[in-house]
Amino acid sequence: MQEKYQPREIELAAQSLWKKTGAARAVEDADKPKYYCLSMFPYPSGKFHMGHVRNYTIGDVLSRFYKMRGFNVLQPMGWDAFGMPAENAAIQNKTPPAQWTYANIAYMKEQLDRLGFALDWERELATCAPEYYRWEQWLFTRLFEKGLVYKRYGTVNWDPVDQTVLANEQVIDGRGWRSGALVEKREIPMYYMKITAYAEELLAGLDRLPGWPEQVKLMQKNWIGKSEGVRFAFPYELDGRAEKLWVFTTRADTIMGVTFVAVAAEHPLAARAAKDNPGLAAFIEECKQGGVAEADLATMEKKGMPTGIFVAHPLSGEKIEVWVGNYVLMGYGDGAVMAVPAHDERDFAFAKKYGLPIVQSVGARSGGEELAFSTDAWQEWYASKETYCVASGKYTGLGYKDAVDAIAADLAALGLGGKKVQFRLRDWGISRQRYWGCPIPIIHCESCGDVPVPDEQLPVVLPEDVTITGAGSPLAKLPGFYECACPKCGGSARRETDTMDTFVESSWYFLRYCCPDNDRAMVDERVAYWCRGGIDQYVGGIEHAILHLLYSRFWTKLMRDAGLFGGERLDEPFANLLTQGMVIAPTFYREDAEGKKHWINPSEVELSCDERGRPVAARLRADGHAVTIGGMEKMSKSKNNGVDPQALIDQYGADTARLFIMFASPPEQSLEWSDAGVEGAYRFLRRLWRIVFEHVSAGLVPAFAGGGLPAGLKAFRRQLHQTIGKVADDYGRRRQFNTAIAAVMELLNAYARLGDDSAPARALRQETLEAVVLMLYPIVPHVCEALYAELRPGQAAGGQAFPKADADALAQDEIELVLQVNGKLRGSLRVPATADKAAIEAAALACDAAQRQLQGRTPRKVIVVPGRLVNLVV
RNA sequence: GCCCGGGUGAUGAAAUUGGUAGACAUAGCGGACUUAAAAUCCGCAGCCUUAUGGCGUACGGGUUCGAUUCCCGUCCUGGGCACCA
Repeated sequence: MQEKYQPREIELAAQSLWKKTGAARAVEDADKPKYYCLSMFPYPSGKFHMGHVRNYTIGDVLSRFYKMRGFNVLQPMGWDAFGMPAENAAIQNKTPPAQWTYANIAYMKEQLDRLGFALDWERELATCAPEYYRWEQWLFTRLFEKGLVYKRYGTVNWDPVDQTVLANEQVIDGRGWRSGALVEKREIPMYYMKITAYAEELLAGLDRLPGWPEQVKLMQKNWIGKSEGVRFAFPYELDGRAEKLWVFTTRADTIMGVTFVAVAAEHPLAARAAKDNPGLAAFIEECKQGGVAEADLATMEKKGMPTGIFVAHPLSGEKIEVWVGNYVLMGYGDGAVMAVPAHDERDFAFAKKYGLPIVQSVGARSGGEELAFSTDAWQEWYASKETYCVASGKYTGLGYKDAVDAIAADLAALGLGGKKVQFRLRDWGISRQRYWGCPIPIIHCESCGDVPVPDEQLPVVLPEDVTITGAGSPLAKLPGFYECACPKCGGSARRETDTMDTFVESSWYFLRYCCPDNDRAMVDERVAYWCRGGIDQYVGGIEHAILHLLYSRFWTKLMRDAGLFGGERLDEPFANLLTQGMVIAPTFYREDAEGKKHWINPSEVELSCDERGRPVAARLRADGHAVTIGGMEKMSKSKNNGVDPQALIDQYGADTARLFIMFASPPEQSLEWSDAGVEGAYRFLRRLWRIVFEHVSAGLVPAFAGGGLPAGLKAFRRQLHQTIGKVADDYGRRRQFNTAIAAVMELLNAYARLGDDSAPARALRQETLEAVVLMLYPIVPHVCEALYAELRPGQAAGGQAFPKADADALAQDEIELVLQVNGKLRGSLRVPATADKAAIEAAALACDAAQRQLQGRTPRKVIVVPGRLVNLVV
């Protein structure tokens, strides 16, 4: 055996061994329980960062652990290959997006292999390959025919200078990131997927996902946002016609307090009113300024303008003025809201600002007390719904529920509405006016309308040799792409040039891993094998808690309802979900003359910190001049704050990188990146190597297999088996790898103190080292593969069963309890392990520490927690 | 603005169901080995105080025999907000 730990050598050797034996290949086997371990596939941005290393190491640890537990493990990997960065790179480097993407994939695949992940590369897929996206085009056409895909107008960010649609990320402080022009909202036709048709099931399904974090389920629940309320109309007359203005409210009990109605700037009523009101038209125009991101809309100043149109209160008949409000969202409900300044904070502020009427309170809380607006107590009371109506005509005196029932019934009788369940969830707009995405398989024909591309013409292949300029949609400039014949009438037609949202590709890739080679169907019976009961473990960043995970749940249901899973009932794709905390790092930037930010990687920056270690100034190493510190954020390409693991791997090896990132913190916690401590991880592996080397050099012996031991060795062996139990529990149940590593470190510290060379001690050392190497194998597989081959020549670590704790070794005669007086630590006592509560209490009262503390007093109460402590209350 | 998290020594963290706060590491200090350095090994280490003891898990309050853990409020901080992925 080599005396020195040589990570590079042993890692390459282990990797080529695994490659040769096909250790990571997954083959369907009905006789074995399966374990499908899925990690979120990366966008091939060019390089990995520490967040990826963390994500994929967690997945690899679980995959290897379950394999040792006897499961048939599938751990696949692929590439979320469509997306905006490829187009940006194309503009910058004058390289076609496809070429850039494939080059990145090739490099990143090598990086993954260098980290030693047990991935089944035979199942690799890239979403930009026609063999992949043809199937989502195929399903799209089915959904279109079923009405689950439909076309309507939607709002986008429009850059008037570049004449192009911008993503929210490309709008910075209301301006286009490239042109610097003020961004406007623009209505364009888009295709939508009817996710709202599944809102109820997506919500109810959350309760059947015990393997998901509560936090994620709660976020999805709030996102879907089911609310029960009343949808009703304000009747009015316009241009000689009777019309209705519809609104939705969860507070119909306050309907008698309505003093105005607010509509969105895009509302038809606003447009009608603006026709003969230039001031209003200008205001609506002003509302078009700025982007569509909700965070911006929700934080901007609330503004409004009257339309001059009046509607009738549906119950009182009172005249109510309609206002246009910039805070009313056209995409939610009917794009109009009733306003009750007496009871809604936002309505109150709006009414104050514009001098609108505010009626007296129409509600009071149980007990009769009416409260002033805008106090904390008032807000709490309003939210509680434990209220009854006052000054509300015939509804006065009714509680919240009775009032809503009565009002809804009266509205229904008038034909002006009734109860309605409303969801916050909106249909999913999937059209993108971009090039590097999956073409939407629709043909527009003047006589036949929108015609789905027939199966035999699929896939609609995205041309790969194009020039990207950043202005307009490249496909719309390629007649060779869009000129086509109508599949129905054969007349000349125009192919859709929008592509799909890249979330579509990532909504079903995990199913395609089961059968990536099938060129006749989207999925096949292998899905039933690998996905039965759901994918056993999904690992990925918490930032995907809502969108990706909700869309994937939705698509799985769409595929189920298209009958694609045969007899298999697959309602939910992911049985167990581990949401990894973000690895965050500081961001640095410089602004150019036009105010555009240029992000600088942390590795190029020299930091000066205050005495608390917080950064106070930063300089660019290249020129020594200051850069601006932009705060901590998740590692990303757009903020250029990713830390490339390559330097770490080159210097210390993959095992050290894996050990370090797993030891740094529990997986669900977010982690501020720092490489302080990498040295310690490397030191531990060197120490492990040396300990095994010393043992092996003294000669191998059979592992201890039971029998009598002297007290010291017996205590050590108990620690060994406690550690085995703990590590298995940390991997399998708690998914907390840092404490598993700490427990093994403690065990090795105790091992080093053994100082006993008797025959039983040597057998115990053999038993310990074999167990330690197998316990660490999932985290640091290369070094453990090498060490195990020394401890058990001819055996491969990965093929072994995970060690089992020996119950006999765990048995204890005596245990130590803590003695507390009034909840404060005052001493300890030893009692037989079998002692009952009464015996423990007697022993506690009799012990020296208790006698000293009590000084003759009798405790008022004695609390005994078996196995833990005794608390004397005096 | 709205939804969901987090805050414990100089640092990363541990405390698994309300039961010994700071395990295991990093950085630091001291010692051993060495001509020396590196490597390695051993020891010290929350704060205050004097042995006793007191204080201490962002801050303020509450529940409990007992709170890092549960409840209320405040501050700071991370993620998401539908076209970053």
